Amino acid sequence: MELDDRKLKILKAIIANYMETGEPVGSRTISKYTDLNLSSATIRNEMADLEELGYIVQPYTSAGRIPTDAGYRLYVDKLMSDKDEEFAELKETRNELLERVDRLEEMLKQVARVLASNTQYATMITSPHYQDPKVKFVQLSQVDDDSMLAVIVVDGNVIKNKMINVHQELVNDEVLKLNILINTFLQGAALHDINIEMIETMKQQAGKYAGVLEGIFQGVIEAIHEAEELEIYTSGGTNFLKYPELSDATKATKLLEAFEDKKALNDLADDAINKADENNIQIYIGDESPVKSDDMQDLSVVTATYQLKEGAKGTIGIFGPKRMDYKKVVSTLKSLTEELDDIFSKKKE
Amino acid sequence: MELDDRKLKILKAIIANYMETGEPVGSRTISKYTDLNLSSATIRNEMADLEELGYIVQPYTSAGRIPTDAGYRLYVDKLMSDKDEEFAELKETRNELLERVDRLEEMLKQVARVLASNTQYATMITSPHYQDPKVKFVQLSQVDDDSMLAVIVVDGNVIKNKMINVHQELVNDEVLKLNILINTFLQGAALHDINIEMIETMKQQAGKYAGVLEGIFQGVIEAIHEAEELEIYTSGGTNFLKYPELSDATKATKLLEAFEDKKALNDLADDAINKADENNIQIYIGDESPVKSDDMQDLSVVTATYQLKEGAKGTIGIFGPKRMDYKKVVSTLKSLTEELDDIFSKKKE
DNA sequence: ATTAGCACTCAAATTAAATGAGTGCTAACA
DNA sequence: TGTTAGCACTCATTTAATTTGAGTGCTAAT
Repeated sequence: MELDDRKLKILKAIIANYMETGEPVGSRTISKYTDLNLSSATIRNEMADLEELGYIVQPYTSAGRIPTDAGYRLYVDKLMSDKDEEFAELKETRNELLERVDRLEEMLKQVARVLASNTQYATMITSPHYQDPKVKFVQLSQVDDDSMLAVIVVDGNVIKNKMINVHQELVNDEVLKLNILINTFLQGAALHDINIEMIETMKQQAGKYAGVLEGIFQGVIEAIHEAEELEIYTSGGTNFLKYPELSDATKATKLLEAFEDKKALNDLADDAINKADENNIQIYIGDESPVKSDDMQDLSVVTATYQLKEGAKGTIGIFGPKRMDYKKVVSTLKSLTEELDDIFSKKKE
Repeated sequence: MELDDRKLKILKAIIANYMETGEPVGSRTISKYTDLNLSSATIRNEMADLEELGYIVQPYTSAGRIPTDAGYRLYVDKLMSDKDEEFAELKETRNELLERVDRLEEMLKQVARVLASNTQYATMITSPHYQDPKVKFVQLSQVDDDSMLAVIVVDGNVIKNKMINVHQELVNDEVLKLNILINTFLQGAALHDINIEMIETMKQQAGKYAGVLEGIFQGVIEAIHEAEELEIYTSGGTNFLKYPELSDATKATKLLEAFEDKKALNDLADDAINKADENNIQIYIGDESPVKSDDMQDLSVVTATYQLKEGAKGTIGIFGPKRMDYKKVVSTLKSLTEELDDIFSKKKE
């Protein structure tokens, strides 16, 4: 059997309608919904074909049809003309975004929030992460009598502050010397460069201040890990409850808990970065998700990858019911990542 | 009518039972539940009295009884002998807590998480906040050709990193001078000390580097605000869904959304700090909450105030159904705040 | 190839009946 | 006088029966 143009049109209409209502859609509805004036009977015949082809199913005998995962997939791959407007909305997003973006963390949280409230789906965003980041420099200073502050700056301007308790007071001159020592060794160092040998050499040269170095190493290692690891921010989990097919108590609880499971989200983000297409967009429908849990069964996830100038990448994800408005989500994500790329490159100039 | 000892015992039994089951409790149940061997008929008589006194109600004619807010209040104030064990659990908590507490933020998040998973209620914790914090010192350093890093340390060791774009490169010596200038003026300054006059004087003395100062002022002001404002971390919102009386779709959505409303939580934290009793514990039952929203109607909130050595205070809150296990919650909170006070004072030594 | 018509199906909504936990009251008892 | 057994009554909840209506597949006519 052929999947001709008319069948495609009908399938598209079914999916579109189901997205709106969340209810199985019947032949009568479609016969009115489309522009190809056909009677419900004809539609019924076509629907029977589409069902045979595996794009739609009846949840029970003599109910309307709902799309299968394959149906959604076809929709996403072929039917979703992304040549649509939706750009007014984007401008809005942009302004909301730029309002007060001083810290990366705040900004990412805000992105997640804005995105969730715009789309009415659950959203996540990861911080950008770097491969094998290097120490840019370390700055040691005396805070008060018994504590020093080590500021460690790592690739991508990840900054780690580390308070260190010292039991002897250092005079200015000594702090200066220590600073020079530290930077001589550590500037440009990656994690694998920091070995016992290096540590020993430094300790020797630091003499009686060797103790201070301990704290610094600790801080450096933590800073590098932080730059490598990715923070994950989520927002709008409650939106799950807005979709009847997800909102019965047990299902909702599981979804919300899964959505708080940073580990799983992390896996998803990793997978998304690897698989993303040339548009940096990746769509998982139900089972397709790399997170193999029953909870994901009922969800679709659309991810986008954004990029800092220096090559560090992060992931944005939108979690919704399978009948989510893919077109809108994809276009929103596309413009958002463009925004972000823009902002990040501006920041550096 | 008198609220004699027997009535109290019965009331206590009713509340305890209702806490377990969440179902209205009848006379028969109580006649078995208590040690004062009475028949259900007698209990019924007593219950009628308790109802007249306003401590319990029937949700509908000829159902069992459930406690009123007044009933819970009495329970909390009088009946809740806190001379109970529950200390094994605490030790556990402690260990989980200490596992990896490098950054305050991480630690607070962890506290919220552990607490939520231990109690099965929703939890929040605020960062400690300071009154009128002062700048401890500022450290300026060159990161690369066109950016500088200002590290601003404020009372309570709140550290703010501020990247500043500079369009002229500074040599080491100049950075040093600038550092001295900045610290001369800003060390020990509170927000109200930073006025136009001061800024102007500094700018004059900085000469062609006046531009750099802009960024520093901005950073200083932000840092002070951050030290003053309180971050709020929440966890376990999904626990609401575990209690049937809270878990119908609309109610749950509202609760979860309210629980994400940082503004409201902030108000609550403020109120809690002011009202807390000598034990630093404060209990809000339903309407008593300072957050006047319908959603709070069905909740009770127990808060505890913890304290950093230097006088900065933070709030921990536990949100649950009115039938929450007050005894357990209060004792958990008490030991937790002790833990925290302990940890914080250790940190400083 | 399309469509009107009709008998048929079945989830969901509605109504009805059965169940049972719990009550208040009365009268008997220690 | 306080306590209790017994009984009629209430009403949310459960279960069963029914009605409703959207939607289907098939057939025969256009």
